[in-house]
Amino acid sequence: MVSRMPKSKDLLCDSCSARNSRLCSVMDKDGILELDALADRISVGEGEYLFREEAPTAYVFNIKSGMGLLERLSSDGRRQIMAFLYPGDFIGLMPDPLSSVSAKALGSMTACRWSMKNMDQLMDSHHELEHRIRRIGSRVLATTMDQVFVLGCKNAREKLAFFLLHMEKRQKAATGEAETIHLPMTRGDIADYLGVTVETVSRTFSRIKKEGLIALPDPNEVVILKRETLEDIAEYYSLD
Amino acid sequence: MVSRMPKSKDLLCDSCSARNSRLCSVMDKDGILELDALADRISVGEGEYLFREEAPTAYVFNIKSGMGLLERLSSDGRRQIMAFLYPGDFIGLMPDPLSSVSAKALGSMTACRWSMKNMDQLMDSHHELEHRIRRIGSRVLATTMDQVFVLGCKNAREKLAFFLLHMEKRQKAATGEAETIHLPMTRGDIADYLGVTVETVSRTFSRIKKEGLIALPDPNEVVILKRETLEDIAEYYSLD
DNA sequence: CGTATTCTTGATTGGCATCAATCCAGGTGG
DNA sequence: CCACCTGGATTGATGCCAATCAAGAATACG
Repeated sequence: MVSRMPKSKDLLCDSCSARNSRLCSVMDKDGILELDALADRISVGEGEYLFREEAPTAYVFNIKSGMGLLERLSSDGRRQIMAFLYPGDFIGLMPDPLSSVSAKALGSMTACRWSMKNMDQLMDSHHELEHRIRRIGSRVLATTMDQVFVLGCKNAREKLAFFLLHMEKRQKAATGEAETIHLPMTRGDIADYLGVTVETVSRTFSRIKKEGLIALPDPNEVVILKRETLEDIAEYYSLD
Repeated sequence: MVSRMPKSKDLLCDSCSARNSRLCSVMDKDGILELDALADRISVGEGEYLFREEAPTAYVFNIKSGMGLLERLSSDGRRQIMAFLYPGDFIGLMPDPLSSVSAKALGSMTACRWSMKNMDQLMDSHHELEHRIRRIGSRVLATTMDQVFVLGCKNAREKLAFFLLHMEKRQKAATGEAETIHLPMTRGDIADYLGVTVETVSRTFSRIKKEGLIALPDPNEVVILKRETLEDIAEYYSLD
């Protein structure tokens, strides 16, 4: 399930594609040396978990490659997906001793892992690290409030429009690609993210495709054709 | 609208009922002296705003007394309430230059206000302050994720059950009172918090009252009669 | 090539929204 | 003091969007 990759004398960080992630980019040469030394490199396969709901919150993670999701399950099987994870995302800092979500890989995924203890010490000696983590938290909160707004106020069509624009922005920020939106998750995942059913997601994709707002070369790839309209529907204003 | 109260040589903090709030309790004598000196005391009346959506995020606030709410409006008049505010709540730290929510008073409300600039400097010289603010943010995020879960997964009855238990816990933490839950907001506010309509809130109150789960001496006061059942419905587990 | 899984589409149902009327408390002015 | 007004809360009647139930189409996989 979880495997550690061997460490070498060289800094693994130097060749890491997440070296410029929100977390790591703040650290200078010396800082990155310490971060690098304390990090475990974790690798999980499709459907496997980085950590699980109810498990002790002993670690924090920075996603190196691949994608994943954060989910919460209810006792009767309902599921809410809190976020989809992109390379560079920093996760795991929670206020309670037990995790309220699981982190699951959508395909093969790698991450750096630090114990809370080590991370606390690092933050003590590198205040710019705590500052950065605070700002990451701020950003995550803002995104989560967007999600609250979408779940509380919007209908299925508006939800999906918002979802597509949101994912496009995230993908662009993480990988630079903006042409077609790649959706490695299932319709069921999208449904559980937006608080609707699989059927509604599928129907709504069909509908906005028929309306000419998107092209759907295959179920997991979306090209936005009428951005303006989509933005109006979603009430989505990217602040570039 | 917004008025400043006169400053005296004495520390206003000493007599402040929020002196033990998450933000202030971390500061020692020296620290509280600086916090005190830099704070503007703000007072707003019922229905007035501490700050508004789209306005520059120039300040942070700590609620001293009274209650309020954080709301986001959509262009066509829909509204989502993000949180209800209790004394001791710290708000305003946002990642974007413009606020994504408004903070509105439910009755007369007072707060301490600091400019972001001052707060940034304070955090620089008092690292325990930034640490504390990071932890507050963590806690707020966890609460917001609970809200996502509720909005995405739960029906009207479950939502209201969750709401009541949540408010009871918040009230107890802020004021100590646990007997009856005081709800200074309208049914419409509750509706916009839970993503349902006024009528549904009203009907659901009536329903769970008829079921004997709560007593409703008047519309703004709730006494929980069958906590177990309510917790089961809400899938709410307080982690005392 | 068969089996499983996901996606899609259709038919029906149901929970909540919508529309509307009434109730009730508090405030105002004659 | 009382008639009137107002805003919030409640309750009833009806309609609609999305959930549910069901089945077929497409795709992946052993």
